[in-house]
Amino acid sequence: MTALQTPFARKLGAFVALSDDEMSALDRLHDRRRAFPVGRDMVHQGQTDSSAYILAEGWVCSYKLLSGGARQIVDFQIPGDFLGLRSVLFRTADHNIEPVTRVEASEVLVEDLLDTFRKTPRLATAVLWAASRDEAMVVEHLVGIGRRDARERTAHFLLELGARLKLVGLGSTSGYACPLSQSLLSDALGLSAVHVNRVLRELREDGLVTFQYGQVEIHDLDRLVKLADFDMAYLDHDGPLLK
Amino acid sequence: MTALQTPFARKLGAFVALSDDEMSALDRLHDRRRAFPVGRDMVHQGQTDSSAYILAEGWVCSYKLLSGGARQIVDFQIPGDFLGLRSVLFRTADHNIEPVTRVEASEVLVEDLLDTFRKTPRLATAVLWAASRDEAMVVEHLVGIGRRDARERTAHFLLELGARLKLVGLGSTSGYACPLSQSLLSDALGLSAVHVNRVLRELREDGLVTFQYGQVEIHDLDRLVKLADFDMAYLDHDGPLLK
DNA sequence: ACTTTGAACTGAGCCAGATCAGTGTCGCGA
DNA sequence: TCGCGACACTGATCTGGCTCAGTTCAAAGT
Repeated sequence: MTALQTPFARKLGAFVALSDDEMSALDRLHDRRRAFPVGRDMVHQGQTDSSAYILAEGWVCSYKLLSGGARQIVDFQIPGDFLGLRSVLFRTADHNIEPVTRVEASEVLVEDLLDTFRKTPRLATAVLWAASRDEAMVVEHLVGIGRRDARERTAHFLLELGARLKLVGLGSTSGYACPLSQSLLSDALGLSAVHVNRVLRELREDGLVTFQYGQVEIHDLDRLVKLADFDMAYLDHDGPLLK
Repeated sequence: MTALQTPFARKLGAFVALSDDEMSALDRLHDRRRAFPVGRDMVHQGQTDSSAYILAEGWVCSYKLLSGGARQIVDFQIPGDFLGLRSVLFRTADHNIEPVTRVEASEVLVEDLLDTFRKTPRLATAVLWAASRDEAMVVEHLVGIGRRDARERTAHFLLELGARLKLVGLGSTSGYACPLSQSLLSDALGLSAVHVNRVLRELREDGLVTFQYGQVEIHDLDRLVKLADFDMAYLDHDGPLLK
């Protein structure tokens, strides 16, 4: 498979127009592909020798555990996303990464990554851009948890996920396949599983979205967008900034 | 002032050992210094021609506004921090930046920034690192809002701020000067101003911290760290990763 | 065919934190 | 010196979302 075809390369290409050299440097990062079963952490908090990964297949979540046992999912990653960048830049991981489904990912070693940055510096800028995009999502998530109520927050989450999946060709405006359980959802939204269940039922009864049987169906996009105060500007981009 | 002395250069130097060339490239970014009065936004949501800034003096906050009028402060920035990186990489700002005190900052134009990355690529990696550190803080903040109660969250916030200020020489283990009002605090913590006031009183009465008259005094660091479940690993680093 | 398991779902009661409606105090400009 | 706006602070009341204690349902195991 050439870099052009990987979702990761496509993503970076949206920011930096990639040369052949850069493409093949990206390709080389995909050398050591590995598979991970559901539930066993790929990276865990405090681990010092962790690698980064480029996600090819499946979903993972990054989360933090508090001493009291509560957990907060920070983000879900879908194919094309880069995982564990912070863990490698800091040498020690500050969060856990757990596969939500069976996962296929290319392992990227610190040295290889820094080496790639040295030889093809524009890729460093591109990765910086991708990291900023991830940060924008975390920020949006933060705002949601801080200031949106459970309905708005849930609606926003489902819309954001849909938009992201659509960008990598895994969903449409009317719905998408979603392997998340309600309790996973609750850990992401900062709610109890019980309350997530009620909110999902309300949204369904109001004819807005259905989240059932591993499938999300958006029935009334406009009202949902309005309810969630959703603005996908932070996911969008209009052509490479670096020619 | 040479790059060696700016807090920003010191911060980047902690990750990438900087050469003279890189130092002077950093220096050049400090050319256009500007001052900003309290309260008038330096950058606002949706703005398309915004610059980035390196903060030299004073405090700012980055926040988002929701349609309902609620606001969520995502982070405060202190001297040495880089502001508005996302706004320039995305061409359009997804958040507001407002001075909390009078501010002095160096304006960094997109072209100059990308140019600097091109000529001194290791600086791109260093900025990527700094951005990751900021993201780590946002993540910690997200976890706090999602899963910590008001007391823990407040305690954690005050400790994190203290640790950051200490790193740039503006505070000690026993306290620091803090120009934030309780209502600013409430917008950051996702609480009401009324409740922040009560929580601060409780923490004071329990002999943990005092937040009063623009001054934070830490009376019992150990108990505070325990209450907040605070682990400053995500702010720390032990020497340059890139020699 | 039966049990086990796990996720989805429900109702009742409770509490952390919001909202409302104030009072007190300082600093500042007219 | 008066008046006004910011900010800190308080008590009373309300409520969103949590916890507890279940039930239902479907899939997998024996």
